[in-house]
Order: sequence, then structure tokens, then C-alpha cells
Amino acid sequence: MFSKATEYALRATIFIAQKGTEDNKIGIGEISKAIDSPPSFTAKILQALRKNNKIIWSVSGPNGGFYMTEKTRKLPVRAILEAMGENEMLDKCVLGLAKCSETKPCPMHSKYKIIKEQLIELFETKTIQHLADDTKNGDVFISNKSK
Amino acid sequence: MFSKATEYALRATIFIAQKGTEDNKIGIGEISKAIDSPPSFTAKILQALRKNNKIIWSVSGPNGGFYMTEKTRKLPVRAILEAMGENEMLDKCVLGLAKCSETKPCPMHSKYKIIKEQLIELFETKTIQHLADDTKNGDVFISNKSK
DNA sequence: ATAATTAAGGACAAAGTTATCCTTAATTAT
DNA sequence: ATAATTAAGGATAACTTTGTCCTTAATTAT
Repeated sequence: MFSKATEYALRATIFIAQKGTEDNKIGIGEISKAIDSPPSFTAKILQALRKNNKIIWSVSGPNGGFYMTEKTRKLPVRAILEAMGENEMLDKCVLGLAKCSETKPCPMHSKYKIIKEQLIELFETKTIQHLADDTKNGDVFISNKSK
Repeated sequence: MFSKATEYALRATIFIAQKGTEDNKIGIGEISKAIDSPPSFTAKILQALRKNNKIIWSVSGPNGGFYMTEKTRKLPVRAILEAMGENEMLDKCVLGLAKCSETKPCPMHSKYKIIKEQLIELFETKTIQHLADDTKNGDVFISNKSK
């Protein structure tokens, strides 16, 4: 469904939402180990989430790391997707037709549309906080590595 | 949603289903022009659909080209997706977690599952023939090029 | 048989994505 | 102030996907 970069972005953000606060910042090492992602690549992604879209926060230096505020935890999952440039995927024609539309629908259009609307609804109503809460006591991420 | 290769595969197959019969085969030139895809790349894709999965048929030589039989027109859209290796996408975790499952669900699992099931249902019930019929008198494909 | 036409298939090129490494900047502790 | 720690950012490498080109094989028409 999404690119690897977006998967890492989602996992990292959820993890940071669970554990990262202004006085308990999390380093890229811990994050990438927890969510099973390549550290440097993940760092780039977090930079983007921070710089362009201000979904997460960070500070350099000892005891530095990443964290989130109450405010950004309330953002919908879609905010992460937007930051990762996955917006197109949410309104694109399944057949990749540029001109597919209500008035000139491709043969999948009407049925696919209904499904896509549910996806959008899901990503817009679920917040980062919701996802963090749903896994607070689980080890969904940690267990990813050990097959 | 899908790769470009898969988009071309879907469009090409629908187009062939509409126009290609054993005594009216369609050349790669006409196909790629109609569906707005790179000819050589599309040729490779059609080779695969032919050779590995026998969704379409072809013959070389003058008046050669691609066509479909009644039988393969009745195949579900999913057959094309399988041929294009998009199967993984239909049962993958949104977050890309290897271990996400019913017993150890990621925080998107339960809601995403419902949507994914609809997608699978759609691709399994819609046949290539259905899609061909739905656009028989339209110029959905041809119009794709001219913006 | 020969020439013409069309798909098959191999080699390769271009572009995009994923991933690594190294240097710089920011921050903290001593 | 200095040293240590951590993210920021640039350069580049590895890999995948997308796309092109050329030669070969198959088929048809003459």
C-alpha cells in the first residue's frame, strides 16, 4: 500500500507518540531498533516530518532526541501520509488514468471509489494518539524483527 | 495503489478483451497508443501475462498480435494482479509489520482489514469481461493521453 | 523460397527508492 | 571553554522499477 519510507514514518511516529515527551526524548538508535528500520534512513524521514510538517520535534545534544507534543499527537494519521507525499495515492485512479472522473469513470471507478472513501475516512479520523494508545502495552514493534 | 507495470497490465488486458479476438488480433502499437503506455515496456508485460499466466494469447507474424479467448475473459481481475506479483499488497500490514496478525494486531489492523477485504472481494468478483463491457462504448483509454 | 510483418527476448539505460557514511551544527555536562 | 553526545544535512552507493533498443524467432503473403 505505502512506500517503505511511509511505513517507517508511521511506525516511528507511533513509537515516538508512545514514549517521547519533552523531558524524555528518544534517540534515533532506540527508535530504529524498536521499529526495525535502518537508522540513517529513518533519521532522514524524521527530519522531514520535523522540518516540513512539524509532526514531531527534536533537539540535538546529550539527552536529545525526538518527541511529540499533545498537539501533534492529536493530528490524524493522514497528516503523516501528507508529509510523506502519499496524498496522490488516495485520490488516484486504480488504472492510473489521468482523466478518470465522475463524468468519465474508468470501469473500476464506482466500486473502487467507495473503498477509497473508507480509507480516507479511516486515516482522517484515527489520530496518532489513538494508534499510540492501542499499542501502549503491546510489543508489536519490538517483535517485528525476530520474524 | 499499484505499480505502473500493473496499471499498464490492467489497461492493456481490458483493451485486448474489448477488441482482440482470434481473427482480429491487436498489435502492441495499437494497444500502447490506446492505453497510453510505453510500447516496449508494455510488450514485456504482455509477454509475462501470456507466458506465465496465460491470461492473453498472441501470435507473431503479419496480422499477428494479442487477443483473448472467452475463457480468459471470464477470469477475475485478481488474476491479472497475481500475474503482476501484486498479491502481497492484498494481505500486507499497512505499517509493514511482518508479525501483524489477528492475535498480534497492529493498531490499524482491525479497521484496515475490513477495507482490504472489500478490495479483495472487488478484484475477485469483477471479471475482465465485466470491465471490458463497462467501457465498450467509451473512450476512457484513448482520452488518457490528451490530458 | 523470399520478403515482409509482428511478437519474443536479451542487453542495457534512465529514473526512482532505499540505504549508508561522513561531516557539521546544536546542546549539554564537566 | 572543552569535550561529549546527538540530530541535521550532504554526498553517494545499492537496488528496484521503468523504459529503450536491437536481434531473433515465428508467421504470413508473394
